[in-house]
Amino acid sequence: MARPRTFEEEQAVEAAMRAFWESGYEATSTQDLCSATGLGRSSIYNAFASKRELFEKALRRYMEQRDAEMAELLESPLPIREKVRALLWGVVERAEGDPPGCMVVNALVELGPRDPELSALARRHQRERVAGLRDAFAAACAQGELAPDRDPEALAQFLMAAIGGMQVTVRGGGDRAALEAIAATTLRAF
Amino acid sequence: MARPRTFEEEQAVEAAMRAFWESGYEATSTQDLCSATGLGRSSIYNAFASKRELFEKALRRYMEQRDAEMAELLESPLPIREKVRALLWGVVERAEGDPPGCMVVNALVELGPRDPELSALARRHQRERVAGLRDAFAAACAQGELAPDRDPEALAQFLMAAIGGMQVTVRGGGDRAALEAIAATTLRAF
DNA sequence: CTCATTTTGTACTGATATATCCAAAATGGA
DNA sequence: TCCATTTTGGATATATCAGTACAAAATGAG
Repeated sequence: MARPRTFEEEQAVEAAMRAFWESGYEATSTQDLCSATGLGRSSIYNAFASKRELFEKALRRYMEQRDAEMAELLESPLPIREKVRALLWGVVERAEGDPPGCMVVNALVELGPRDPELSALARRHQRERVAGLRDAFAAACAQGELAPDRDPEALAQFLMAAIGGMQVTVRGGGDRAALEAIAATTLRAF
Repeated sequence: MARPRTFEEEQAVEAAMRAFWESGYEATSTQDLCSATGLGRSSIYNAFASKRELFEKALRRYMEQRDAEMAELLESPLPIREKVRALLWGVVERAEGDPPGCMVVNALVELGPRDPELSALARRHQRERVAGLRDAFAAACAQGELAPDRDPEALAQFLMAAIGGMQVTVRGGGDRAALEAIAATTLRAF
């Protein structure tokens, strides 16, 4: 029928995701994307409409991966405090090979004031994470794992902010001791 | 002796600071800097060696302003908890006219992995802020305003992370209610 | 007034940005 | 085998990037 593709779109998006995650939107050139994916310009522009659309696909992929991780954790039978601990320690002990920081945080910071569409996408993701945490905290309150006077929504927003702050520290090359201290102090709130 | 300048360097750095604060390093073009400062390219390049050096001066100016604000607050006779509250509420009720977020957080996120010198500058500033807070918390422990078993350094790092996370939320256009919830929950740790 | 010196505006340079054009290559179906 | 169709590589288009060259303008000293 037609000439077949020599690459998997998923792999290309994964490679682009890591490039954008590492360097941000502006500082990642289309040439960088060619190098990262191993594809030629034509193949990239044939598969994706533009750099911006590829970034959006990459960001969505990143968010899906993080969502899957968090869903698995929250569905586990661990006590709520252990779930919170696991989230915080996931930032302290980041997977090696991963770029520093969080791509959603990076996108919010870089594109917040100048790309309403992409920043709305990132913001929506953050809100969904807050909602997931809120439900977990509400359940924990009901089961007596958390004091019933705690506000689950506020706790969820607080935890997301603390994790975001830790991701900024990671991005800036902060040392592990500082991250551990932040994680431990945050955990005290639960 | 020679033709005099028609502008104040301080004002130019202030204007450049706000442009970089709003849009970041990469996304602020030299043309943007001309528009923001009201100067021509020659004047800018005559007064500053390069875009990067101007950014550094702008970042230093930003940090000095924030340092002055925090020093004034920490030197005040307020109870420690009120000092913490003021810091948190300064993020919730940001000065109108200011770009969203914190320029130091923005710089750490954008330049962390790819400009070691500038990110070291920003990181050093964060550490100095942590040190100032740590001393204030240590004094508060000694005076009985905080339980003596609290670790002042950890509390300081925790507060900086929480504020950093709030700045990310602000940058992404987060709503005020969320910020208030984060601030209130963070304050509970003190 | 004249000169040395610095600032300023305009035009420009070379590099690089994103994106496209177009023809050759590669496939399955007729 | 030949054709319709899609992918691919290389060249190219167009705009913008940071930074510079240069001469006119503006000053105080002599």
